Amino acid sequence: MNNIPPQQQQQQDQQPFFKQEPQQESIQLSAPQSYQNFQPLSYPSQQQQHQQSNHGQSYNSLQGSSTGNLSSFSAMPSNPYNLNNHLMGLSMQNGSSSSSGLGASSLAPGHNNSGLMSGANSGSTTPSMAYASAPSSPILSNLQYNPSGNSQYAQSNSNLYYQQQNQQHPQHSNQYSYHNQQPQHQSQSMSSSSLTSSFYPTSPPHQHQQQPQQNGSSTPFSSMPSTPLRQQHQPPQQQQQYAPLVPPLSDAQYAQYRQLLGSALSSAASTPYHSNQSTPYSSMPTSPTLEHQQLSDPSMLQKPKRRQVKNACVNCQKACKKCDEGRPCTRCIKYGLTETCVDSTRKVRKKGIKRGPYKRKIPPSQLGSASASTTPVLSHAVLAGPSTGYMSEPVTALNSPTQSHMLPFTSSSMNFGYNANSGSNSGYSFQTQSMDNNYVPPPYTTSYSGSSLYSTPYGVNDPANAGSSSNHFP
DNA sequence: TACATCGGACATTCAAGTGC
DNA sequence: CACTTGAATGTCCGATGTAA
Repeated sequence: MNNIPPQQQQQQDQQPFFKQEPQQESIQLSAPQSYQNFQPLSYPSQQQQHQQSNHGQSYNSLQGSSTGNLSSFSAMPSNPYNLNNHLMGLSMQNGSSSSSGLGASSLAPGHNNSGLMSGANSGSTTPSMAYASAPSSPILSNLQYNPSGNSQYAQSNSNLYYQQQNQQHPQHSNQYSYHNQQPQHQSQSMSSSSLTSSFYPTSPPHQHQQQPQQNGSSTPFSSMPSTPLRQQHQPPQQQQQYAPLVPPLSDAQYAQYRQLLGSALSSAASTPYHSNQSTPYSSMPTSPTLEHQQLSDPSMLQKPKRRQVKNACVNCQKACKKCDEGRPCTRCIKYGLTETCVDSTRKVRKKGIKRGPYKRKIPPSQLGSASASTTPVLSHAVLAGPSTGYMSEPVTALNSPTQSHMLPFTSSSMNFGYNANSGSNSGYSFQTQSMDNNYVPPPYTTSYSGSSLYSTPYGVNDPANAGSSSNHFP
């Protein structure tokens, strides 16, 4: 995955993601020659300005690393001139915009592996992978953290191209900072809610300090970078401080960009995520020939996965607020509930519940013969159409006017890409069988409950009555 | 503006089911 | 018996309401 020595890797895994590296640790990236030749105007001064701010957040110096888990950064296209790169300007924010969004637990002391690879995914074989890949592209050095808290994950298009820099949310600072307990890091408290990164194709990589041990712990996806695409959209200050590495788009180019962007957005809304892309945040095609594929790849627009503690304290549980693994947790400390901050008790799962037959994947060895339709199952898959992957119903059901295969997605879920291993029933779980057709479903009944569609395996209670969120669509 | 409340989206767990 | 599946269960986002 990366080239760091194991010891160094371990160290970085134990470091908080937002650690600010001492400046002497900065190293030069091996940037493309075109970058190396580039001379910035006055980037360092801006960087210094941020480092001196009261709220810290000097993440403008936080660079994409060749070592860390900044998978969202690793997704950066390597070609800054590629128009598609600007899609990364789709500003994605951490799923939590609240003050707890950063996940205090990820910054809490004593939590090794805090953040991405820690905690709840420990028993899983794959989910964390999506966030664990190590970026290697020199272009990553273009990455900067922007402390602006303005961006929302689902920004309107009008906000995609320009994100005002250097804005901060003063009221949220410090509340979840653990920097006091981590003196080895330069103390730059941060507001979790106001943390946003930006991707500046206009800033020269070699002028930025690199984070040699970037720990992708808490929220590398909390912020998909936003891109000041057009020069006229940038604040004057920034125009002075950054020389354009990427030439301003012409009107025609901009129009094309908007068109392509619209295509990407609509694709994201309607296209199931490609199941084979197990690391949606880590692998971004860089070839120009893949431009359209990039644009239509919803993975680039994905909302970051929410992480949660294994066991919230009773106070946070009651308040339905984010907890951390510290006891007392950060929230209880904040509200003076330290004495009552104890782990909540969990129910013991009921046993002996009969479950219906499961959908099974077709082994890869049998995929080759799938087109031959040698089995009824496979021919059903063909009949049901390539978009489902799952066989919707028995053949006898295909003629039914109420069949789910009349709908774009007939089966229980479509996974947007993460959690590829779990068969998760999470809300994003639009599964990806439509791309690999690996699943062979059992016979299904299809029913509607209200506005939701349920595809229920025989022998399984109707999920509409089960109180479960699985197997239904919004 | 801060905080409380809470519906429901999202994440995780783990027993049942499956197949070698 | 390892692996998969998916319902049960838990977490907590974010909208809304209320009080100061």
